[in-house]
Amino acid sequence: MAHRPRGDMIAETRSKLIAAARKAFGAVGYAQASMDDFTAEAGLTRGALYHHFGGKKGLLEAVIAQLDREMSERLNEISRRADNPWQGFVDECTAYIEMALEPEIQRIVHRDGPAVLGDPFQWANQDGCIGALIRNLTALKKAGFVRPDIEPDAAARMINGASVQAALWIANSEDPEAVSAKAVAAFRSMLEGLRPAERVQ
Amino acid sequence: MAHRPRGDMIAETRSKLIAAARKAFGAVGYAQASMDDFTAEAGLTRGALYHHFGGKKGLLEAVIAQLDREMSERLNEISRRADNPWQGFVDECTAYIEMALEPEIQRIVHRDGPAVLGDPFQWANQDGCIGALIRNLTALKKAGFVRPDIEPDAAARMINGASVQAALWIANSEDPEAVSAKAVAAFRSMLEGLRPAERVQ
DNA sequence: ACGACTTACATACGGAGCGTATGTTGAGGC
DNA sequence: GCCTCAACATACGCTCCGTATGTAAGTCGT
Repeated sequence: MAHRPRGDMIAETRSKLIAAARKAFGAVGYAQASMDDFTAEAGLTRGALYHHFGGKKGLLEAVIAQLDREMSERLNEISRRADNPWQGFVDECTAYIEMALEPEIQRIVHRDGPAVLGDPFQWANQDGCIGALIRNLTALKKAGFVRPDIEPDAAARMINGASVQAALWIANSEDPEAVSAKAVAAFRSMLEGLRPAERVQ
Repeated sequence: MAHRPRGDMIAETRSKLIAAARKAFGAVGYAQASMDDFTAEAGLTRGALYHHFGGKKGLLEAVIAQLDREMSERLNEISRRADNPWQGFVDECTAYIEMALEPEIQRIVHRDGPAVLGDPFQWANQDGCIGALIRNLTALKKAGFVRPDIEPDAAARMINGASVQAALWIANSEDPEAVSAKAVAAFRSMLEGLRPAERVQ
């Protein structure tokens, strides 16, 4: 094995640990994931983990940050495609629900994350999903697509909570297709509550 | 110590364990609560816990069931006081948010509960808070206070998710009073999305 | 009323997982 | 070419959990 520059080796070690933890956390959950096991799977030991991330919680934060970045990119791509700002926002929220159906995201970001780290709005990267959500709502409000008495950060919280619940529901149902339709319909109805009453389209 | 009937002794043991666990779970969280510690605090050992509840998760279920019953009673009392059905519903939802500010409820019911047991709509007692929420929405829909295309169970999910997020936000803010006002306002706006468009009052 | 059976716990034991303290090896500055 | 420090690995002790086993008290049939 050729010896490459040191920075590269470190980055590789970190990413290997994050990848192994992400897999384990997503598969069996944070509490059930053994540090000895998934570090060994990455060809390392717990020593490396404690050195780079300070502990299990620190690694969880890193895993969530990675997932959050990936989600943000995907959501940006979706809203970029829309022609109408409001429609783009609705599309983005719908996609957010759909992403929360993926086991890794649901379990790590929406279930174990809040349980272990607390309120997502406190620890989530502000240029991640939640920050983008707030910025979108701010822009929509300025453009008149959202009622002027709505606070973007408050609305972002409601939307986040409702989205996660919708995803949980779909994921645990026996008929995901049918439930998904019902959930998204209800979700869109709630979003309508944010719009000005007189707006037509 | 007078020997009382066996059933009474058992009920007392169970309630002592539930009370001790509730205190510990609420104070330090489910994962950090040591079974040895809080059973000892109840004057018992882990043997009793395993006998009656099958394990730590079983005891958590029992604690949540107790909290859920208490919450349901308080909510029923509130909606009973309202004169307008829709207003009663809004009051109930607002009270639900306020209750979620209490550390025991927030931590045990809304944070550790879902993380350990999964989707609340799967395990929560159907004559508890969630069941009552669905029944209320069904009645409101039948009475025309809610748009006919809204599914009560779907709406209940959205409301539950948004409420928990609102409470999380308030609880973690530096200025709970101000944030509470913003959160409740946003929450009510979202509820408005459930109402028929032409309804005036 | 008295023995057999069962229930309601306590005790004992083994194992897994975690955090820290302590090595060890290799890279990079001077 | 040595010295230092970063990047890990190893070793140890502790806490916690689940189960297997023990025991005393209650309950029931006769």
